[in-house]
Amino acid sequence: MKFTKICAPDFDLEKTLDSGQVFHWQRTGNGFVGTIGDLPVYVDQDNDILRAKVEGGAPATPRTRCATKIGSQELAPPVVDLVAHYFALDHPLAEICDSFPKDPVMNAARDFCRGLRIIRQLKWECLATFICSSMKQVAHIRQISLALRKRFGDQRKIDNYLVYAFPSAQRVARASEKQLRDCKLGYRAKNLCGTARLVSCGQADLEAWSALSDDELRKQLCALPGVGPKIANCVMLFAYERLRAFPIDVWIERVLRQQYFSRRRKMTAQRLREFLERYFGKHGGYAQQYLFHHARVSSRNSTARTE
DNA sequence: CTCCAGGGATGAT
DNA sequence: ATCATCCATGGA
Repeated sequence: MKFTKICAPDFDLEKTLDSGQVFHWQRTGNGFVGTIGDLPVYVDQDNDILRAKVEGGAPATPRTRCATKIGSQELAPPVVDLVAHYFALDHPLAEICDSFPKDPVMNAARDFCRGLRIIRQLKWECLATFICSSMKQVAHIRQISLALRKRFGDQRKIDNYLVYAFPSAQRVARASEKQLRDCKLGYRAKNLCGTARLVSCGQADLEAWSALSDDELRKQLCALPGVGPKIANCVMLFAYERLRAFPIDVWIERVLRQQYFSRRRKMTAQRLREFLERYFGKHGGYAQQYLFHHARVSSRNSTARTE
């Protein structure tokens, strides 16, 4: 199979896939292998050109199998549309970055993260993965994601690599708590199973929630077991394209308190949220992701490590 | 060995 | 409304 070439200016594939927003892409020499929905994908980058291969995703595929969930059409979309949509190549990145506040901390993060995009993840996959993320390092979230995929997901092949689709809510709901704990979920197993049941029975209609306002969507997400404000904001940002949503984790809180409030003794969570909303504005989620990635990689480099 | 990680649920002030 | 504690697991 030959590559599909996609023009992708102002995009950094490696930064995007290694910034802690998505956890299942695996490096292979020059590029990455993973899945978009149920489809196995290889992708690499040469300057402004993205080269992609999608097994079973060619437009000429007869209409029997591998219909993707993107847009819920029966026919698989052309590779270029699938990949460009997933990586959000249509986001006006220059405009987004220009909307960030102009302070030294944000300037450094914006410069460091050039080309990093907030991708469009599938809703259930994103929600389930972030339920597994609480009090876990990125490396371990990757392990959990892979374990769940290998244990319950459909196996696919791309070149000579094996990749695994993320299991459906129905499949996870059928799993026992012990099976989930075997995937190293710990106390998160019960939350994942509980949410999977609500999604699979239709009581939580993730697709229909796209029509809700930010506040209503956050409220619905927070009603799910294992989902609080932080994970709800992650899902809103990474799967519902709510670019204003600003997840506050230990990294971001550290950055904010040290860089923006080093003077102030008392900064309640309530006042912090008000500040974020006003200061970072309508693309606050992008700003947050840039601050997060910059802080994390800086820390990684300062603790001199050899791979 | 200890410390900590893209937190949330619960119960006590 | 804010705060303390517990929840499993593995990388550093």
